Amino acid sequence: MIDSNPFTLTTAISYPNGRPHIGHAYEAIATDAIARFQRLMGRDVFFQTGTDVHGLKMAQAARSAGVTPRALANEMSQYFNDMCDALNISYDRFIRTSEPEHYRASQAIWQAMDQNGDLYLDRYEGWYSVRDEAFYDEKELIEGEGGQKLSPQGTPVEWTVEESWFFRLSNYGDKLLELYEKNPEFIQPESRRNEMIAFVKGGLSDLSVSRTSFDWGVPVPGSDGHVMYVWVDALTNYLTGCGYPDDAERMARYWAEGGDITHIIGKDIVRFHTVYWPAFLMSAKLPLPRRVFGHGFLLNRGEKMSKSVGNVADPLELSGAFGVDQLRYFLLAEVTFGNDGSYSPEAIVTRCNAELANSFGNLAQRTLSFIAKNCGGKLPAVHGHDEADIALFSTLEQAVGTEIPAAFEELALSQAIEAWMRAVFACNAYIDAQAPWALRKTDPERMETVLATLYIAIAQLAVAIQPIIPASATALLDQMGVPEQVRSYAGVMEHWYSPLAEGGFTLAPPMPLFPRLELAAEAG
RNA sequence: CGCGGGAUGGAGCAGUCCGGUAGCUCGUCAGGCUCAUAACCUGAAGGUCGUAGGUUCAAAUCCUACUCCCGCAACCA
Repeated sequence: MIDSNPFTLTTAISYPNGRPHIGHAYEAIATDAIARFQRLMGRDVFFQTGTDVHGLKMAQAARSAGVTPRALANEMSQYFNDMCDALNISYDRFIRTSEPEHYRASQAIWQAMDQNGDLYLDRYEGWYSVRDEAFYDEKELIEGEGGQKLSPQGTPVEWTVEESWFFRLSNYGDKLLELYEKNPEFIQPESRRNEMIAFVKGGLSDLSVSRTSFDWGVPVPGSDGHVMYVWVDALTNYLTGCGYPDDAERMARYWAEGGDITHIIGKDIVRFHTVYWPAFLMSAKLPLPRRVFGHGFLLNRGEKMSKSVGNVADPLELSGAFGVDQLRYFLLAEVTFGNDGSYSPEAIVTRCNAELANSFGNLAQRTLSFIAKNCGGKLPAVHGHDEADIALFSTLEQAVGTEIPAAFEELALSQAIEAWMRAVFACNAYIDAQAPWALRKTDPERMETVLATLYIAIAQLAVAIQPIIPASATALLDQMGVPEQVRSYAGVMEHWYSPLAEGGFTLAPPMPLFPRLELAAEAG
């Protein structure tokens, strides 16, 4: 009964040492659109997001706040969970790496890597920066005032000797290059792929994968005092959600060899996901994801966001001011997925007004209100289509049947929206050319056919854009009485209109879908 | 020689891998329409695609050199 074509999709899990910002929202929204699209294609989607709560910084923050790390992690994670809910993110699971199940999965993959002979105990010594949580080579250090040694980032460092487990990453260089070679889509977009190939070709050192300097993390099995280096446990969250290691049935569905697994991440952590992660998985003899997509960053008016500059946008503030679907639409339409992009209140207002309110919203409004007024809300009958109708249907078929799904499939989200907009324009051109308001007096039957044609086209447009603006699209389809089972890319291209019209559906006078936005006097 | 990204009509971008009439949105101007959220439609103006060379019948697109801009402390996708 359920489609046996699983699709596993994840965002990166967020490190909740601050409130979520627009960048977190962007990743969640983009991934959500992909998840919704795949569901509409009939796929059995498992979509996971969550928080990565371990590590020194969380432990330190908890200490200074006088609470336990676990309590702080829960509190901070909730902000991220709330953000997802507020933005209509259709995650199937919101995971926190503090969950017992996740400890079990992390320890299991550790043991699997150990059994494969890839873990060994050694000493890690070097210049360590607590702030950066990183070791540096002597030659990387810079000299601060008074000859003090500083990290390349200008943070204090101290000579530290620490016992640590190491992962034999150095054994995986060739295997990784082979992986990239055989699976060009494994790292996307291509610019990231080239970077990673260059990085791996430069030679891989073994990776320190445990810490003894703090205890807020997953304990290393059989090695008292060691907790896993945060990336080992963080990356494993994807497996935890797929049932590793105990739920074989779930694993066979969502994390299988040759499975369709996609990680959506920020460009800053591509290395962890395309070098370390597949190496861990190979070592543990587990299947690999199909593709890892590193999206770009959002810039505030072209400037990097930073707390000190104070230009970090709160996603809930933006969605509150402009609307959840408006924010979703703007971000995905404005920014070519994979590139950096800018946002500003002006840009949100301009784009949403032009495309959602004026072009699409008004198209629906003028058509539906015309039917409500002139047909008494009864859906007009079709009296044979003429060439113009056929041409419009063909345009819709091209967009909804081909271009939009193809673009979504390859994660070209802004291209999907562009294709959608072209179809919207075609509908507005059609209604102007056909002028049903003139036909009303001269040829009522033709008017009915024109309105019916538009009704069908608008429903198709609404279905197609569901992944981007789910609430608005659903509201419109509800208003139009389009049956649930028709609301998929395939379904909406079928013949559902006549049955609906003949079934006596009555259209209520419509309300505008997207209010025109104004640049609020920006009270704050 | 630190690394990476970018430079395309007034603004923001796509196109650059796989050379072949320069495309989209916003803005501007001129028409049209009046069903509709002062929305919609049509048309126009506006670019020698950062600079200089090179390859080619042909380059925004390939090669070389150069110029300028942005990011690379933290927060952080």
